[in-house]
Amino acid sequence: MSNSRSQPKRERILDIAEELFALHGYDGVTLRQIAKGAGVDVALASYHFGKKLDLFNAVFERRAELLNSARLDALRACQQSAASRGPSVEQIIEAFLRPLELAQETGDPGWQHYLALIAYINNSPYWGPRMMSKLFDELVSEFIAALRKALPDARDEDLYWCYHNLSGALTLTLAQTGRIDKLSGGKCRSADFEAAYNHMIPFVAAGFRQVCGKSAQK
Amino acid sequence: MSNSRSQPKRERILDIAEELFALHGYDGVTLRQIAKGAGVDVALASYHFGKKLDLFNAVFERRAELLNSARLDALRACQQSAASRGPSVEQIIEAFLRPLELAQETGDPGWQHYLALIAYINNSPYWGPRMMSKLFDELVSEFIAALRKALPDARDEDLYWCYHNLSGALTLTLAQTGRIDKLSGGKCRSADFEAAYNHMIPFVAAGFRQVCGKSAQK
DNA sequence: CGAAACTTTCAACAAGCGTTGAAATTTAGA
DNA sequence: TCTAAATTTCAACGCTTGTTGAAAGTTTCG
Repeated sequence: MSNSRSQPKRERILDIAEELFALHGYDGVTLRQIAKGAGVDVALASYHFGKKLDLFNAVFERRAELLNSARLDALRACQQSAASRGPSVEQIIEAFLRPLELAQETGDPGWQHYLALIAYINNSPYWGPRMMSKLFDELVSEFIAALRKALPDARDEDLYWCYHNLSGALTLTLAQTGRIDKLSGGKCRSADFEAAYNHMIPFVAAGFRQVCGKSAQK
Repeated sequence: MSNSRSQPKRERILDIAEELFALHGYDGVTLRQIAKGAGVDVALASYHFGKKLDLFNAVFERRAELLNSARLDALRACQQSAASRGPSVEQIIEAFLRPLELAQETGDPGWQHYLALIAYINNSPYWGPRMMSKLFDELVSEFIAALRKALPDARDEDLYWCYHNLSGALTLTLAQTGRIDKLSGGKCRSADFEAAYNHMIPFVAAGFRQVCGKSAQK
């Protein structure tokens, strides 16, 4: 039945699991660490979610729908405002990235952990193929379709490689490794998503135009 | 003492550890899996390398020096050929990426596993800060210095963010998740490093010029 | 209140973990 | 060939893992 004060513990398990999985990966976290972090008995995770893998999937799926619709809304919005000629490359990439920043602005630190988890999964040769497709392929295909319209001379192969570059840059940003902080001597901060996207959008847009622009030889 | 026929087993442990760590991460691999894969007793890994973490470090360090000098040689070579005006952005990025491809062409499949391991470590919020700096910071600083010379109007902050984008695109490529294969319906193949770099070089070079070119406002 | 449903804890399991000391085997050098 | 050193295996340890069945506690609702 719908329970009023029973949600917190279930939710706390998801929250702490999200944070630990993002930091240490699936195998680097034990159910006992999660239980201790949530202030809960070990068996409770099994009661709510089943096997460890089921908990992992539950964490992954919890915010996926909300994130997907936020990004899709952003795409629809910029398509609307651009009328029939369609949005520019910059506008499309903006719609692809900015919602990730809005998620951060809710003040819920869980979103940051969740995005780091996505980065972990997306970069993993084991988890990537198993988990990313089901929840994100449809969204990505829509964005690529929009980019194809904005770059009518592009070959499909070039378009996908360019998206791959975008996806990589984004993934490392979401991972929040702090590496850029150290390298730059503090001039750049991994946690500053806004600065990251402010640089990523013109960077990636220029790349798309260079590779997929009006110069289709061969 | 220098042993002729004792190296194989020690080396086989490193080889299989490299492959498994790259696929499943540090915590996703047990010493018993490694031993079984190498056809060797569990205790032998401890004898040669000490703790599990020491083995992980040994795998990480084995090819680092060779890789670093190959990339540094490539940078020196393009600096030489470009005389006093210095190499172009494209030439520098080419020197940064192509040696990774040469490593693949040796025919040793271990190199591919090694590069996937680098991708795992670089993208990990836990391992990245602990392991990447020591072996790769010096190399990266040299490349950024070369880029700074090729882009004299660039602000340092912009330069580092651009490098971050390059590093991300490269990392996802090295991770070999096969995601681009599926998305593109087979038009792109993760294993085709040459194609990946052929697209990444002009893409990234255009991004650098867009963000770090002659338009430094505020 | 009282019973049913849901939540949480307790206690324990079999299996697998990294690590180690000692024995067995192989190799190297006089 | 004989001996000492290096390599490899054997056997076991103490501990932690994911999972589970039953008990205890809490909430819901007639």
